[in-house]
Amino acid sequence: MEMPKYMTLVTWIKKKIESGELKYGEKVYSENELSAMFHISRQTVRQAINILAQDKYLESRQGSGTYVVFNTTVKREPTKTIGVVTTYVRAYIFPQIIRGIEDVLTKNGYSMQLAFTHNKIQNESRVLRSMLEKGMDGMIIEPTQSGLPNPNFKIYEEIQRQRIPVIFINSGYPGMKIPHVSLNDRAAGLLATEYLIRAGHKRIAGIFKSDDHQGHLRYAGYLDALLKAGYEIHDENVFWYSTQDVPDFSKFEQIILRRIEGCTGLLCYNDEVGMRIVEIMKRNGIAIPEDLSLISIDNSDLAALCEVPLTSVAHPMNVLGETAAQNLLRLIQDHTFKATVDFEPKIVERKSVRVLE
Amino acid sequence: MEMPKYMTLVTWIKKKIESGELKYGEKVYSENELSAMFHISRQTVRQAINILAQDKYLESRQGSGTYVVFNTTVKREPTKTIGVVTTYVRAYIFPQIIRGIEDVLTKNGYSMQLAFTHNKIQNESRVLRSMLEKGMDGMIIEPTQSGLPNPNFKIYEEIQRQRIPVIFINSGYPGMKIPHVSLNDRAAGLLATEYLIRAGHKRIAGIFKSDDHQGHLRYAGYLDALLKAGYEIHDENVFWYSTQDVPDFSKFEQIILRRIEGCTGLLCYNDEVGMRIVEIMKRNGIAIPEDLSLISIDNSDLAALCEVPLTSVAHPMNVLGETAAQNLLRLIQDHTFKATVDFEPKIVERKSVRVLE
DNA sequence: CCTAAAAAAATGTACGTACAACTTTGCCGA
DNA sequence: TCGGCAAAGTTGTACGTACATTTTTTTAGG
Repeated sequence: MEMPKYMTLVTWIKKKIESGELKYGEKVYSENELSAMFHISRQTVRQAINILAQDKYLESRQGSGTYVVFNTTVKREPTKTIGVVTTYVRAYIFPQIIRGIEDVLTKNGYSMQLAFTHNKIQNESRVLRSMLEKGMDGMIIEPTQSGLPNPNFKIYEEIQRQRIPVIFINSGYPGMKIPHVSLNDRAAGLLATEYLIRAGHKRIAGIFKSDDHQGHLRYAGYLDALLKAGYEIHDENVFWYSTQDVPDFSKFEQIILRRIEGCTGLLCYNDEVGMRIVEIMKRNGIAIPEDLSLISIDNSDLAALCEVPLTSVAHPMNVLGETAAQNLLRLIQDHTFKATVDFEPKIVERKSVRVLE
Repeated sequence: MEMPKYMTLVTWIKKKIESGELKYGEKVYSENELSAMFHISRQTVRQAINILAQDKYLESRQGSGTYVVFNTTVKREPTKTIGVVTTYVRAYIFPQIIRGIEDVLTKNGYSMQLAFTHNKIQNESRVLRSMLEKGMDGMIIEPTQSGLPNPNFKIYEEIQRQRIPVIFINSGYPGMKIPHVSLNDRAAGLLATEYLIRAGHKRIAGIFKSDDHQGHLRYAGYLDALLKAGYEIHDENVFWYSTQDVPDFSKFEQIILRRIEGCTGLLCYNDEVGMRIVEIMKRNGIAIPEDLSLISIDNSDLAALCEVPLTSVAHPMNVLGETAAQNLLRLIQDHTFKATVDFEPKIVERKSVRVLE
């Protein structure tokens, strides 16, 4: 038999629900009705309903009937607009990511609504609410303070309730079941640290950002590498900073110098930090890469333009943007599409790492 | 009918599996055998097996048979020993927590194997491995660096695979399905901040720990309170530190002073930080509570002994320890027991908060 | 018009049969 | 000894019936 009878009934009902013909809470035909309609026995109908109940499409109530529990969308008018929320816009790797997104969207007849949060949750709240109000066909979001519990959880719940397709870029909130398109940050941290290890470095410090999940992952990769190489982990060689520390970064100069004491290698969370470190080291007479080998992540313009060109792990940037946009458009067509992508990292070698003899 | 026939079969098989009589991968009786054994029809047997398949106890393979897929334990000899792992032992609130645990364990004929990690993941790795080797009947663990991805994930997986009952105290790793007994840290942050708000403070700064999940939750509660009161959130008034910053805390003096500029209230992650802040403020001629109202969390000895006695949110301490131990012992008896407890916070008023007119 | 009982309707449990699809086992012949 | 094949065993699909339990609707009585 090609397809079992109960299976044809399963797909028939599923389609009715997903197309919106049967809405949330509505009663579906009774078992006897379906049995008559499809000329199959009631037992077979029950088998089909059982499967749909397992998949959370239906729910039976004895004596009453069988009801749809699948939360279908209220059909909105397509706006052909995609909301794009990032932390920053004009600097660092963001212009290229956004350009990648825009290319794909315009090519497909969508327009883009761009907003940024400066990594502040109150801005994220405002921006998301406004986009919900305007009605987007889909959203590409770089999470704000993804390393901390998100107080905008309710807004995200509302977005999911309304079944607006969303893709996170660069990161994601652990716990939320939203697909992401990112650099594999853990692998990036691992790769960068292993690069230093292969260059003969034994004591390697790290500087990471604590309020972004990316920071946690890159740190995890850093640990993975140290453990894999059989090295001890020295917490005293790790420095954590947060978004609000960035304007004060120079104030941490003494602390950072203390943290890297005795280290020949240093992994920086990103190129921006890497560049700051280069400045700090210069001021303090520590030569890079002669005295300290430095590797960073993202491979932004900064890495190339830095006084000491930085060896850095490549971020896919525009490719990431394009992929996110493409996958979002597919997700709009097909809600079941698995949109998550992790880009594997690659090292771009420049002049900030010295090979130890 | 009291209990349906298929249900008696479900419980019968479940028991056989959970007791270890039927092990992972083993074939269970065929549908016809069960039908004969229990004098019920094959359809009814199938109904029971279906339920167990849904619950991931069994898996049927057509033409072959039905197999156990529930990962059962190899029965170990009870050691009557409970492993207790905390970050610190002799200081702060830890002696009281541990005393609470010990009281309950000894009263029930268990001995305690105590170890501490200093909040370093490599110590946690060593300690957990050693305990796994020795064989514990159960474990009470305060997670190490719970605010960061845990590189000891594999060890925790192994513990769960061996079905050793575990309860986390004070926190937990988000994502792991392990029960915890904790202060409701989010509520604690909320309560403390609301206390300052009720005292008339409008601009409230916060100092939190970034590598502990507790820090994230207390911060989330702090945000909850500000949002609830309709206040703006000012990231520049939040300071994050990590475990390795503690010895250097005085180095952050200038940065912290900058962060609390313009604030009349300050929420401190714990009493230890609170006390440090009191010292710093004294050195800089800022009077507490006249110029700055300070509230902290944990209500340890430090809060009472501090130069300026600190208003603080009470941590259950020995009650928490007792509860964790009691629930662990119940969990050893009954693997399905829901052991998670969140203690609701209470304010202990002292002299560090001033009511604004 | 309201209430309470009765009837109807819906799902839940349980039995039975038959055959299909697939896997394992064991036998037989090369 | 091994491959192939048939037989036996096991789960999957499908039908039918009967009655239980629960909810909803209808009806009858006041």
